[in-house]
Amino acid sequence: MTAAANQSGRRPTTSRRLERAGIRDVAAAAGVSITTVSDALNGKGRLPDETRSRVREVAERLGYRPSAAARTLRTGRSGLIGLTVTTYGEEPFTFTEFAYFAEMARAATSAALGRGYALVVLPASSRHDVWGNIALDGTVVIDPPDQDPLVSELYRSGVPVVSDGKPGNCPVTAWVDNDHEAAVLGILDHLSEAGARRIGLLTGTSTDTYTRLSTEAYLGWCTKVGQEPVYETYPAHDPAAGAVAADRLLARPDRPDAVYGLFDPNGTDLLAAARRYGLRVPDDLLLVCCSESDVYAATEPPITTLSLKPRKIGTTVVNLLIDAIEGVDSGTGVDIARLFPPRFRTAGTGPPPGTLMPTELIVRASSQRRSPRTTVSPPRLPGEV
Amino acid sequence: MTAAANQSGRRPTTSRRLERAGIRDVAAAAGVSITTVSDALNGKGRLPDETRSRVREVAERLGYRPSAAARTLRTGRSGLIGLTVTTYGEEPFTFTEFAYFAEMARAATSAALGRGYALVVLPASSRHDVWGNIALDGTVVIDPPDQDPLVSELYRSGVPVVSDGKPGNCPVTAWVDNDHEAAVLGILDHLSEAGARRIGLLTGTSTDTYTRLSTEAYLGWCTKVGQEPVYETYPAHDPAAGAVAADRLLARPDRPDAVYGLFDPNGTDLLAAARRYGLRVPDDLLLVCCSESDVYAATEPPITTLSLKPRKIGTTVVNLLIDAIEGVDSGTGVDIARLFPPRFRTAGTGPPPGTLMPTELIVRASSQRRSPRTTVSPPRLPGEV
DNA sequence: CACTCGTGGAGAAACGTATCTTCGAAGGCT
DNA sequence: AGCCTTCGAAGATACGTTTCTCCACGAGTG
Repeated sequence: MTAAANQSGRRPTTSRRLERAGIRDVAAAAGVSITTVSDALNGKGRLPDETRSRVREVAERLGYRPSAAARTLRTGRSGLIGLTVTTYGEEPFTFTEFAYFAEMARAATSAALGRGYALVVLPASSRHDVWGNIALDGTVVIDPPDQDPLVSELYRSGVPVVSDGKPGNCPVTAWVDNDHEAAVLGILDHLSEAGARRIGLLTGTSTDTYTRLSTEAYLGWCTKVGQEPVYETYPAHDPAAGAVAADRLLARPDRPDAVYGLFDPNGTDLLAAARRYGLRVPDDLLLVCCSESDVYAATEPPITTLSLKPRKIGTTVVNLLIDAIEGVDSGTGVDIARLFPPRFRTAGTGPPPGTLMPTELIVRASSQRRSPRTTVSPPRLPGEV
Repeated sequence: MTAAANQSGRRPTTSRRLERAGIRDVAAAAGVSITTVSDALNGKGRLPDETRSRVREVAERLGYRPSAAARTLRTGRSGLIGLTVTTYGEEPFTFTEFAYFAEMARAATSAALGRGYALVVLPASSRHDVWGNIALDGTVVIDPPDQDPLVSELYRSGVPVVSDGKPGNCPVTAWVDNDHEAAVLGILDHLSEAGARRIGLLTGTSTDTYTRLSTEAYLGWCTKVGQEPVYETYPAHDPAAGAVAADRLLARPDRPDAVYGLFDPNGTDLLAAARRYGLRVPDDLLLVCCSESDVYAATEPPITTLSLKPRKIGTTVVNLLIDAIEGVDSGTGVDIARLFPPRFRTAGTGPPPGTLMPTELIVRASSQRRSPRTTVSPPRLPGEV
């Protein structure tokens, strides 16, 4: 046993396994105190550059790697951010099946890494109580339902939460969402301008914000314009049900001459259904669907899609979350006000600050009549607006 | 200040913030020791059920949540698994762009969660030194290059590593891969049986295992069968380059009458190129590509694809990793032998245990001549096997 | 009666870091 | 000559668990 080994203090037990060098070992080897090592390596304290570099060199030589666990315990920061999906909850772990989530998650991961954080994907409900076992600095929740117990729990734990999707009644720190109402109205106007007389909607049965807001916007537009609503609903997580619903919609006696589908696969489903009924797109049926997939650029005909810009959303959500994490220690939530420029916030301190991101309508052949036919074929059905 | 507050010991400072209840508080409130609380909550030690339930109840009442950081520090287990991509390294963070990775990552996440672990996605190289800041119990590395410094570093740190893709010369604990050679040979045979006389290959310029093994298998088959190799290479991460390469391949004077494309988008690229040259598929050109996308079921004509079964791979990789984490404490790597059934292991203790997963060829119209022409056109080339 | 033995539980030592406080010494100033 | 300031660095504590060791005690046993 050398003098150096004795000098390192503790370690009464026989040297275990392959001892990973700790900060103590570095201190002993460099002939300085633990404090000095910590300060030298973290760029804190006041030390002459000479000491700093010497300590760094010794640490390097010993292959010293600070213990993330110890640092987390001490500082209360883990550098970890949770990403949660709540929607379509029954499913074991759908998630990246939807292009929107995949894109959003990728952007979020990237943004987090760019700021020194790592992202860990967690299901809203996990049997194995994974949640409590992981030290999270904050969490991104996708489309939390009203009174989400998970969000409440996180709030109680003092973990900042930013949601993708305007929260119904959850104590989130901030939220980001698309302006779904504006998006739907924009599409309906677009279809009207293209000559649609009766616009149908393919929507979902679930109660998430996206489905609800979009459907409400559609219904509101209908009453405003005086059109009888024509829509079919189906459980959005079931692809087979989507095809059936598309079929139902086009089989109705009051068949629409334009359809907007709220979910990704609706485009191909509607196209197939139209074919089955001998309807030409866009001549007999105008089509738009919400999708992030670029396969719709290559369908016959190409289909107009609405992009929710998941990458922008993912990036923004993560940045807001990290701002909250780094800006305010924990608890009070007061300082957050200073973090967000006014344009990001709704008024007062009541509702959490939220920001609406624009969507993008990618216009393709399916929602445009070939020739400006509006002059050739005037409306035939009576009672239309 | 109540007696209970005094009894809790420490806490000399004025009660800070909103004190999260610690194990000490629970012990004080239940009138037992810290040890008893820990044992009761974790189902260890020998305690009468009455004490156990009482402690649990008190903990529940106080809203006690054990600190993940402290637990990690003490036990050396974080419940976190890293998932890394090294391939196509320059790209900022490609990753889920490829269907294979997306599927694999999803399956891996799911498998990890099923066993109580969470998955965190990390880039092989990150500026912000995210790696050292996170306590990882193990890491899945996708297709590590020879002498991967990251893997070496992890090995030195004692972190188990399981790789997707047979490692060239890396100290991994175990690995999983497809039998790429068998897959390629199977496809070449399949195309031969369908009547192909000269089979071309569309491959990549990068040196990852998949590209290398597949190309070697093709070249080996060529010399064995006596066919002159006909192939084009391009940087796999560049979609535009793929289309150009497909075009080059079909523009050659020794144009192949069948092509296998190693990468996902090759199918559509080759189809488009064939159209440009007036080649009918499958009549003039047989087509197969490696892809996890089901869009190839709907192309005109549908294209035969090879699936690498990323979900099976992801699941297997994670399970092997967790077996390694839980089976052996760290370092020695001896006990691992007991963990893996013999069929999973290569002989001896030299090379790390690896397992080859089968691929699946999904045969569609693009690789089958319409009529059973095999009887009509018998093999004409001499020297075939 | 002295003894083992099992039961129920307490004490205290880590785990490895960050940081608050203190302290000596070496100037610079009046 | 005495005092204040700054520099450089050490000491000690806290973060919140888990777990190893040990103790007290009552009951069975020879």
